[in-house]
Amino acid sequence: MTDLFTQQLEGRREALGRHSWVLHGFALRHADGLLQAIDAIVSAAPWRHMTTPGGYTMSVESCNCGALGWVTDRRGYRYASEDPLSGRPWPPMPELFEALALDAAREAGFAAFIPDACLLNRYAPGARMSLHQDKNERDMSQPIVSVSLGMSAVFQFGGMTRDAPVSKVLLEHGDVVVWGGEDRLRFHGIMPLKGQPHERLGNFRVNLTMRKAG
DNA sequence: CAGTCTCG
DNA sequence: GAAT
Repeated sequence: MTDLFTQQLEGRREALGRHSWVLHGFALRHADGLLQAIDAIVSAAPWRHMTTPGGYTMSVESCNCGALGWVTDRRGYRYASEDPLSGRPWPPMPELFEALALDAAREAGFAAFIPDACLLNRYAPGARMSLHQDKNERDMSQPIVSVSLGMSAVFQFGGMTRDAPVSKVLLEHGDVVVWGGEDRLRFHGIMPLKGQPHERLGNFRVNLTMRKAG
């Protein structure tokens, strides 16, 4: 179950940095399969708003699949093997997710990426993700693979400090972003969601972020 | 801590 | 740049 995506790359690749790429349309051919898998995940681990250590409620709704899931509450950020809502393990990582992560990572120059965590974030209009770094993972040599589905959103990709200049790129249904290496800890975020509903997902954008966390 | 907020 |  490999090369499912690579062989069907139709879009264009756009460099965000030396080790960061936007693979436009990379997941488009399998978007319906991804959405079906998401429905199954959410039926077991429903969308929920998480809370930051500062006490704020995040505007996105989140859940996880895979051996580990990223969670936040008053105590801080961490990876957990069980869903705090149910006490049960997160739903397993669908094979389609793994195949996509592996193919996209390879396409971006990262061989043998096997994610053990996938954070799902759902954005309604107005929802956003402030500039942040992904730094709760053990092994920073492993890349991040981020998949966009549904409504378009403006992705911000900055530098190693919060005040570094930020480039913006429109992410559309089926786009995949991969970053790692010297770009692994770059600040990034999503501007408040706006625009037209998506024909398949309506007034939502869903993002999959696949990582090697453990 | 800080994946948020708000002010200038 | 403060905040919890």
